[in-house]
Amino acid sequence: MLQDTIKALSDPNRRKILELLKGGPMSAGEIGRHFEMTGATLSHHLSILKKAQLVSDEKKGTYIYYEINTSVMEDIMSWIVSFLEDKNE
Amino acid sequence: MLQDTIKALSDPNRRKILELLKGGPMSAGEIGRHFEMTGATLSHHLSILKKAQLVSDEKKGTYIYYEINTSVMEDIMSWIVSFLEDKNE
DNA sequence: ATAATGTTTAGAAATTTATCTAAATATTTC
DNA sequence: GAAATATTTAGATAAATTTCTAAACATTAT
Repeated sequence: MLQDTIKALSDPNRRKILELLKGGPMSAGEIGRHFEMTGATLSHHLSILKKAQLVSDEKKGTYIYYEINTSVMEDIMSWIVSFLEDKNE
Repeated sequence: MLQDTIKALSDPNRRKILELLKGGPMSAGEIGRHFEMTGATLSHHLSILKKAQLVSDEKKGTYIYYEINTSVMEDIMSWIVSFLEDKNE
């Protein structure tokens, strides 16, 4: 849902997570090293990103790797484009 | 600032306001007729949209007309495009 | 100048969100 | 299977946001 996506993107820490993941998949722990917050808080942010389908996760042994999923961003793009196009139609 | 823009867009009522304004400028009162919320609450939302430069306002006599300003949305576009492009570079 | 209408501001209450600590779960290694 | 490591869940607190009522401000018309 668009609401979930935009809500997920509205937090600076979550956007920073996505920026990190642009470089490729990372485990929760690796991501955590770039932040001050506790693992529990990070996990919470990751779950929001996951619910918004902005990231996917894959378990590999002890680690869980997170990967960015840009396809959902295209929905926001479309929504924004509709403003740039439709205005005053 | 990107943060202001995304934050402003993260509320469904504010997005609905922008959808309304796509059709052309409207006064605060006209906008309010499309919502349940009080005028005070609407005014609050409008001020957030204004701070984010997503709308501009123009006083005409007793009324204040609000107009959508799509140029800021292009900043979000660029931000999103940077994900679609840079990934795994 | 007073009344009527449109909008905003101030301050408080209600809701949501971010964050923490502590405990729980899962996997690997010894 | 116990210890060590990685991550999540539960429950609590703190901070931010949405919303309201009441009052204030501004403009027009009487």
